[in-house]
Amino acid sequence: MKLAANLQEQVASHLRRRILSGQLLPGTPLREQTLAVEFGISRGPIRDALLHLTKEGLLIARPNVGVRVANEPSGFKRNVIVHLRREIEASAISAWFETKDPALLKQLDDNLALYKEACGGSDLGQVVELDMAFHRLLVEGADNGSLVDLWLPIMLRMFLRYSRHRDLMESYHEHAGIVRAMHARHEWEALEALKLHIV
Amino acid sequence: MKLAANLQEQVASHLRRRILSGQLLPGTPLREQTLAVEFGISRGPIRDALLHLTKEGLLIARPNVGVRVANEPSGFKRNVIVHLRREIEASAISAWFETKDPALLKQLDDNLALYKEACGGSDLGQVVELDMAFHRLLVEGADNGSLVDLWLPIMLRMFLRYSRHRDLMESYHEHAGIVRAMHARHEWEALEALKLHIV
DNA sequence: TCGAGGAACATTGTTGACAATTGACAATGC
DNA sequence: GCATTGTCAATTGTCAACAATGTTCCTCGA
Repeated sequence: MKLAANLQEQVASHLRRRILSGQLLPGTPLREQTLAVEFGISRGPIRDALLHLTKEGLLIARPNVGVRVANEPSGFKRNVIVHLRREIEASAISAWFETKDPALLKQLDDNLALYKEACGGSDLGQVVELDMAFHRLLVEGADNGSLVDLWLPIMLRMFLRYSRHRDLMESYHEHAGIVRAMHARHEWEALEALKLHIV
Repeated sequence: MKLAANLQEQVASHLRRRILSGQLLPGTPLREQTLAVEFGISRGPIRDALLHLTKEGLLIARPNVGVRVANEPSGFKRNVIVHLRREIEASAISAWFETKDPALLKQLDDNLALYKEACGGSDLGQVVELDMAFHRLLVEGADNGSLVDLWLPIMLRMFLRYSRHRDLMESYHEHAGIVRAMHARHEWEALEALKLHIV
């Protein structure tokens, strides 16, 4: 996985995974002191991590009261999010077709293999992780990865309802379809597959 | 202005204004200890504020090294940002045309008056503040303001180059054009004016 | 001259203690 | 009975000291 040097990142990664995999349901409050004991560290890095996740949209904070896991976005908001993700990821794919760097294809192929396996298994956290990694690879490929920080909070908000509304194997085939179109150098087909995949 | 109860927010607001108004140029490093002395408080709230602004895209952080004011987005990234802002704000305006709540028009009119005045003056910080407030009103009007947290970081990244590339009075007239179309209940015209305004 | 090592410094990361705020509930007055 | 006020526990906000890390610059040897 990722080896974060500082505690703040470790805590944030851990909590992020627990939220996205559905282990922490919307509305669940997170107490700084409780988490500090749980992780065996002080409240400082916990605070930083919670602030991090709040800005990513996974938590909502009320001053002097605390944070809790954010609710799924409303239908209206989710619809906007879908369009934003499409815009970002489509731009990234179009940018890739300018260079057609084979390194990215290699990474996507590797991810696909792992993803297929994970979708068959039972570790939902792993599935989420790989799904996210797939799209992250796409976004990172464009313009030196400058879009990632823009894309991540949008992506995360959408994944708040990941666990409960997904046919995993179908999702895998959609990923595979995108990569196939990229291999075949069919830009329009790749963009169309992406658009149909993000809903 | 806004009266934040906690120091963290006060510091964040203050620094945000200084960055957006161009007093703090891209690349400028911000030291926790220096700011703590400057504000007369300890490093704790400063840390929180810097983390805040980092997640908003105004600062970039390197672990164990510190933060500095972010650079303007690349041409490629800026183009994506433009499309994202259009998507969000257009959605918000379309949502308003479902209800046509006159309260929003009143607020926009008030903002326009202040904005016109500020564009004539010399306080660039004030101009930025009011320009941002205008668009924030639009976004807040839709779906109980659920889009604001999505919109803000996108907006802020775009405003990193605000000070150096704007004809203020023209900007005012564009705002006025949008509001005029809303008063006249011409949705298409409002959306078109918005699209032309966000570039 | 140039690069490797390393000491000194500046800066961020972490910690535990204390202060301020909140929300719930009991006591009070009408 | 009902609103108001006081009190208390839980929680976040703030602080100052200490630890760990990164940077700078100097020395030393080839």
